[in-house]
Amino acid sequence: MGRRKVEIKRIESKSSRQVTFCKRRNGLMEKARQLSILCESSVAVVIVSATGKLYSFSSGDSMAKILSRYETHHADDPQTLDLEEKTRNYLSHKELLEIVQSKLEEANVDNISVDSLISLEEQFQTALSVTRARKTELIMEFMKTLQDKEKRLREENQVLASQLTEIGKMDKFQETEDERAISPGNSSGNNPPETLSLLK
Amino acid sequence: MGRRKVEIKRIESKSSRQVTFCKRRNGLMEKARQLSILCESSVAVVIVSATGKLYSFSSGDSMAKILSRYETHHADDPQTLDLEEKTRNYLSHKELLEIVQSKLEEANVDNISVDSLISLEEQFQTALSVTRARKTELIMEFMKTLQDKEKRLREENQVLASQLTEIGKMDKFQETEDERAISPGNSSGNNPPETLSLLK
DNA sequence: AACTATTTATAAGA
DNA sequence: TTCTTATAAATAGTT
Repeated sequence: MGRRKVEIKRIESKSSRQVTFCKRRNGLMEKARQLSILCESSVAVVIVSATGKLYSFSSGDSMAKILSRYETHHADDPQTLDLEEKTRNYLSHKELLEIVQSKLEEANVDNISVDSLISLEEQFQTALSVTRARKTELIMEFMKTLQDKEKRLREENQVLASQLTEIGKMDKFQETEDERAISPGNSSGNNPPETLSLLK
Repeated sequence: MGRRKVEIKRIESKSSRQVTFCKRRNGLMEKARQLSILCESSVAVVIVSATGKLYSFSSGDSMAKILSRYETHHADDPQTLDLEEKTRNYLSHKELLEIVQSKLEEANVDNISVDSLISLEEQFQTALSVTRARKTELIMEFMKTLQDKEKRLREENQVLASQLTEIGKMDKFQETEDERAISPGNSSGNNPPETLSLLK
């Protein structure tokens, strides 16, 4: 809808890409507003420009409400998993995401058969299951590592504590006057150090 | 852009509101797709119909990535609030289970309509999502606890080790002949005990 | 779900 | 950027 028809593909000229971005961004948000009002629905739009600038619009309900609604429906692990971990996965799965994206675009074509959609649904279901299983596996592995570490640290602590206790007994036996100078810390005589609360 | 101009206000007729919703919803998503491609940006659209049905579209990056980007920028309290809201739902677990049970029995009746099954499916989907989110939440909480414990044990170990080192120095200074008898363990002279590998 | 008269969005030019 | 305008695209009402 302009002086001439444009193909839907990346606009090469940087300046006209910028201009078009601004115009169409406003257009999209106006359309979102109209849809929301005409059909009493809630609409959220989030746009990230090529340079990373963020634009958003919501109508009907608040942005937060709409997005939380989205995330509740699609909730896997909404926010909790390490953001870093997520990012790492995205990088290594970039190819996978591209495949999924193309599948989704395929699925948006109108005259696709129900049979292919069923097959597509099954494929996604499988992919989802595999991903979820792998996620659980990794989490359990990590927890095991943490618990092992904890065990080793406790044992190590045990050894250190008993060594200190031995020394305490010795000191008592020798009755040296300067025994208080041994440790500037909170170790007192032959009592176990107070820092060992976790060993109980 | 139709036979005549329409004011932007709620369409009264239910049926034409429904038709317009469908047409404009598709229009909006197509516009979003075009903007994304033409200007190499990322666009996310989430629409909630008056009846609560959810429609979403994303292009460029994944929906999750775009939304997480949005939430990072709006770090105020993006998801913290509705998490509490969700938690309130967890309390009535017993009731929920009873409802699920009765729903399942209901679903086994043969001549149930497709519409009710769709609704039932959505309800289960929501229940599943909420449950999964809660699971993840608890796991992450537990991991955090483990990591805190690990940190405290390390610190404790650090203190014990330094105490032993102090004693080691003392022994050397005093030059007592029975210094080897102080500790039956593997502590040797003023070197830190070998069990402290985890501290490195 | 199509059709088509109109309105609306916008590409290019100023 | 902003405005103008010719034209493409979206869609309201109709069938």
